[in-house]
Amino acid sequence: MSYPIETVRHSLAHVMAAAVKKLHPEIKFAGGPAIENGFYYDFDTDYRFSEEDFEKIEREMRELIKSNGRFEQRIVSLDEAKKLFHDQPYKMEWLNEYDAAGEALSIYTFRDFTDLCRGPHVESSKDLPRDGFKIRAVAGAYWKGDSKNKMLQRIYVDAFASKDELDSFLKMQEEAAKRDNRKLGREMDLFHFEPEFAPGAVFWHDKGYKIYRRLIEYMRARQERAGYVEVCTPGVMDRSLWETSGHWEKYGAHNYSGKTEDGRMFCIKPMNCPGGVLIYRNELRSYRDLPLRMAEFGKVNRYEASGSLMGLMRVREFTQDDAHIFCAPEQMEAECIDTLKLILDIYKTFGFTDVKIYLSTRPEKRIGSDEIWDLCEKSLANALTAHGYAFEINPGEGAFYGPKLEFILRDAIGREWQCGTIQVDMNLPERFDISYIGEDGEKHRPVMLHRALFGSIERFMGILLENHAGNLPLWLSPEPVVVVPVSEKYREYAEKVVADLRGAGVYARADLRDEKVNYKIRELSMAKTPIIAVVGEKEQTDKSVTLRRLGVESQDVMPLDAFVAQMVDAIKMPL
RNA sequence: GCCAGUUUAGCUCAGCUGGUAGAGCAUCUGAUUUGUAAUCAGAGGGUCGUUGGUUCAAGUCCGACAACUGGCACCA
Repeated sequence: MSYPIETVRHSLAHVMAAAVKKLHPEIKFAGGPAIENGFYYDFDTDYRFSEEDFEKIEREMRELIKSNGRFEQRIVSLDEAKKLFHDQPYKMEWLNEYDAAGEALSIYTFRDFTDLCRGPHVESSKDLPRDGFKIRAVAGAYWKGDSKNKMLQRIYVDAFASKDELDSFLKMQEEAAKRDNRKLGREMDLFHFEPEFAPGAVFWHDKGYKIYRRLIEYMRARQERAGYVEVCTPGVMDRSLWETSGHWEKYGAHNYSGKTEDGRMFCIKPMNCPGGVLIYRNELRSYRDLPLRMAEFGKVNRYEASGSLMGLMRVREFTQDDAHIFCAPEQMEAECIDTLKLILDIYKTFGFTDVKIYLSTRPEKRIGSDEIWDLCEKSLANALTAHGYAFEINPGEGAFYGPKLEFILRDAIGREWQCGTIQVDMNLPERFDISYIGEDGEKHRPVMLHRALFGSIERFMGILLENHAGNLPLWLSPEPVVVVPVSEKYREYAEKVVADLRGAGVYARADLRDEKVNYKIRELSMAKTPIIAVVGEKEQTDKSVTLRRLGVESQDVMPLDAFVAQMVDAIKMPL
């Protein structure tokens, strides 16, 4: 009998729990669901699991599977359940909750291990693969996901229906690790980090910064076409600004701030919004000005928790492709839809078609009335459904000042990262008391939308690099062409080729080092150079170039003029 | 921030049970003038993350701190 893979994974989680119980009888069990690519189980014990335990646990699991144990379900009364789990505090907490919610208490027994569990499970462990799983890691995880609770030990396991599937998964993960943004950053000479001097901050090298600027240039062009204006606001402002905005209270500890000689408290901006609001507020606005779409490529600094930093994906200093849309309430939904379309269209030009969308709704700690939350959440949901976009609700994950849409992209190994976002803000307009004069001559409060498409240039570039394995499209490539003369006799011609390209606005350079062509080809290929133009006697005489494109073994010969013209076209932004 | 692991040359990594550091690539110098994924030879380069401790002796053992990696929490 074959079962859905989730059932297999979940059953394996019970097998692991049984195995761990055998090895550590005193252990307390929390819970162990199936997840993407496998499962985990959370345990609580003074014993510290480490990699050395993995093999032991796996061996024990195989033994248990071999024994063809059955998974027996029973529905029990609260009293019986309490008796069963009296020495299992985490299970006790669950069963009280289930009972309070009026749920039947279902238990499953496999060998010596009885778990409070809804199932479903396989019938017998003979339905489980003996070699389709492998323990991946042990990690800390808070009980019920709350950092106020005790940290448990979570054992992650990759699990598939067969060894072949597991092996191909592991192989894929291994391949994906080669596309890690940190690795590519080094290999392609794009950026580096200085953990000693600036943990979580990027040092952009020439080539990396070329990509970075290109991304901004592209976004700027798209925004101008979409009716945005662009502003630039100060990076350091008086702390009172953040107190007014309400961010100091909530995020004060994550800000960089300091006192100046005159005793004022300044703060390095952690977000751009108040700056934009001050520009809005600088003059009397009319309903005719709305919607006012105000973009800013703002560099922000946030003191992120040390454990959250991760290559380009999570940094402490980054540039947002931020914008604030000031609009009348009745314009809000249309603005959301336009922004949504813009985001997805731009993602498509970067090759991202599989974009997950979350609608994050009101959190517990929030400001604003429930009526306004209703309205804002509804407009976002309407914008999505009216245009047929699938999305998931992320309950309670909204910002304290309003609900938000999150646009999620995945990195090389499948982790999800929020990139784009659209957020409705009912806080700042109020706090900064901004208004516009309506048709009726009266003051009205505008609605403010925050939106970012890339989110952070840093993170977006990380995702982009990983998804393309460093092989960027020509228009984004920092060095689309490198010219390689076959010997020093052809340096002059190589430099002419470079001059022609640069003259036409195509960045190129010549590799004039005293090395063999083979050597240069290898090195340039590893640095992901898209096009290598080799020139020698023949090319010099014919005024041509011989081209080798990344990942393509065959070469083609082209007149230099035609090549330059082709490149001019190839590096154009896909607007 | 929390849990676990890691930290040796610019990069990738070796260094067994403690006896004062190695390789390949890169760099520099010389030779070579190269036709599509590594030309040959030589040289230089490390207070072994920082800091305490144990020891006659610490890269190696113990502690603290920092950074990084994988998770958890957080993510305006």
